[in-house]
Amino acid sequence: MAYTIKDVAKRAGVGIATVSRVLNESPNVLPETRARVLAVIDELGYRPNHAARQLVTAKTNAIAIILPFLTRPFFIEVLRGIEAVVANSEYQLIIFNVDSPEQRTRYFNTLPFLGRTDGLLIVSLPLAQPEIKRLQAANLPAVMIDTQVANLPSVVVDNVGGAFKAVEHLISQGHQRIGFVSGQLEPDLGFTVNRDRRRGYEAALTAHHLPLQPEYLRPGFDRRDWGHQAALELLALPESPSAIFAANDDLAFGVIDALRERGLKAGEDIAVVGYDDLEMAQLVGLTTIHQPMEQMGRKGAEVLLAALNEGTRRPTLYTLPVNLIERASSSKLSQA
Amino acid sequence: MAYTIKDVAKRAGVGIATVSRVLNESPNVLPETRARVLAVIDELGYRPNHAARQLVTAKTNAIAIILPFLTRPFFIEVLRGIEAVVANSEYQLIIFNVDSPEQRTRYFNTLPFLGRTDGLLIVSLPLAQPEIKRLQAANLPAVMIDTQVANLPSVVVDNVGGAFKAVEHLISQGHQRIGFVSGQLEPDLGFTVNRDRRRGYEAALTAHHLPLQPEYLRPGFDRRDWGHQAALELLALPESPSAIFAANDDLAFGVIDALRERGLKAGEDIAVVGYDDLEMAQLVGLTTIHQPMEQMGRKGAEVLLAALNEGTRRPTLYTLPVNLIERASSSKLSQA
DNA sequence: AGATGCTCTGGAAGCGTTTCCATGGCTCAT
DNA sequence: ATGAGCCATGGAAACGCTTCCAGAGCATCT
Repeated sequence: MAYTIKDVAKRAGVGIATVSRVLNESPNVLPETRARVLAVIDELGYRPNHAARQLVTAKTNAIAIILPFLTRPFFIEVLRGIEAVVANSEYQLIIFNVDSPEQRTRYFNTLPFLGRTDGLLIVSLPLAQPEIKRLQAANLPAVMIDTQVANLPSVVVDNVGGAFKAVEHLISQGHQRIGFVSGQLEPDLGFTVNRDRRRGYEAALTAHHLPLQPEYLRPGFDRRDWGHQAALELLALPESPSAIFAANDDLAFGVIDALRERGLKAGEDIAVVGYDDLEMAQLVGLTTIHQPMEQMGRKGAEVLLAALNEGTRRPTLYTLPVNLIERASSSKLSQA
Repeated sequence: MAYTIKDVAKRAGVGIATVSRVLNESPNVLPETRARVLAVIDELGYRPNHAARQLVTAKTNAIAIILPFLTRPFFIEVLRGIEAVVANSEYQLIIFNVDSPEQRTRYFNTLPFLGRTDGLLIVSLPLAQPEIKRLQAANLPAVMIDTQVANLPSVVVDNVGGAFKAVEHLISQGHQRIGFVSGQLEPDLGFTVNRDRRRGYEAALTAHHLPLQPEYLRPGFDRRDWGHQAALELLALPESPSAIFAANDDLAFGVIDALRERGLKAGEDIAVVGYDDLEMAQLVGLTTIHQPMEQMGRKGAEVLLAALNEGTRRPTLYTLPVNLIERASSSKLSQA
């Protein structure tokens, strides 16, 4: 059996309350008493029992991260950012994976983390209002990462600004006719990426006094083959665009495929810019928008820790900037 | 304040011991009593307090996973496998990241997870004997994944067998002169992959009565540029190999680069087989050995859970099979 | 000198469970 | 009928800690 606070107290010739005070860095302990107690603690290799501490303080010293585990590197990067921050705190990190929508519903109905964590970090999962209510009723601070939810602090990425940068880059390369390929603008799950990125696209055109051409807009599906299809449609237009901005890299890959089919090369005949900066983007030489994934994790964790320590729990929205990675697919055209 | 077992007892008109018995599915409770208690639990939305339970049972119901967080998808896949198994148990998963060797040392010296977990899952980190001793002294069951450690159950992948498969595949394609490019055979950290894979390479040659040519062996470094360099050396031999087996995909990419430089194409002029099945391997069309990463996680978690539940703690070695993914880089040669 | 207030300390209560032990009612064999 | 044995149940102890409360020692002020 491991040593308890009583063993330490007896051996140090003090009361258990004093040992506890030393452990909790209470100021009212005589320096020599403190030293003696610390010496005994060290000598015995005593470690306070966690459960007992939790029981009386009603603090778990743990925070949970709930995320969908898609194959995407995105989540690992976010997770890494979170871990880096949490590792330097007194908290430990409990991980919950939510893969299916049913699982998600079950999780937020039963709240299995209740009483096991002091706070929640929810990644990429949009929450419905009743679910938020339940969290707040349980008095469980939560921070959203990569989704925005009213009433809760959220860390998101500037999708509008990113798209703006992408399109502005194309304009600076001399392009005037720029197509936009994206997924659904109003998808079931309430994700707003496609809409936001289109907003950025439009803002950039407007800022540079270029017309918005409805026939250049190709909302469809979040799948590579739609990128392919949409690109073919754009190419078939009487006045086809000289550049294409795809709302994500996967769509962009579809676009590049389609170009190749038509004997065109991205970056030489038509400029292409994507969004996400997947690993493959570098291989293919795709100009794209890189998201600060790790930083999102860090920021989210920091906000949660602040809320836990200082009790600050204002539902602030943190929007992180993104940056353009310039590669071959958007090099300057000879005949822009 | 949340309800306690006393509230439930009072409201159900029973003693707290009976409520506890219902909670813990003790057989000695009258069905109608049980039903009454359950009804009250449901009505109040009562949840047992974790800390109190832990305190008296001395069980944390948590297991920790300790892993280096390299950028490799490998760890995510392993993590996913672990999570899948643990999610279906009563345990929760605590995650500890160990990036640097110093961090590693610190972790295994201070054992910060002590008293916070019932068991440990250690991924890819070779442990020194004193560290193992300390774990066992703390009576903390541990399972190693992707490293083998004496005295502890270990889940590893069959590196010898995988290399055997890779080389046998090349032989079946008609190759007789097969080069082997690898990293250090005796690296500082004690990893044995390179040595094991070379063993498989030799075994396959011997099994098919092919000679072991010392000049075909190119141990060096675990870096892509070494693959490049080694391939050039092999090509410069008077009787250069018609196929190259690289001990990992990254080395194989270096090999392919070198071939291209010499105007040769992998799969047409020289066959190349890698090991790992990185995402890029598919893109490049590299024949390679795929490791069951998620399954390693699953198996490791299962072994640990079994040890926790049944007390079985024999230091068994579990070796998972690997399989060959055939792609263009090893298609049959016209003039083998 | 006595009252006052501060600092340091120890005892004990209490956190919410599980589990040991005792009790009372029953059944069953004698 | 009566004692033995079993089953369902409740009370109380115990888990190891934090913290309230009270007390002892001492300096300071009136």
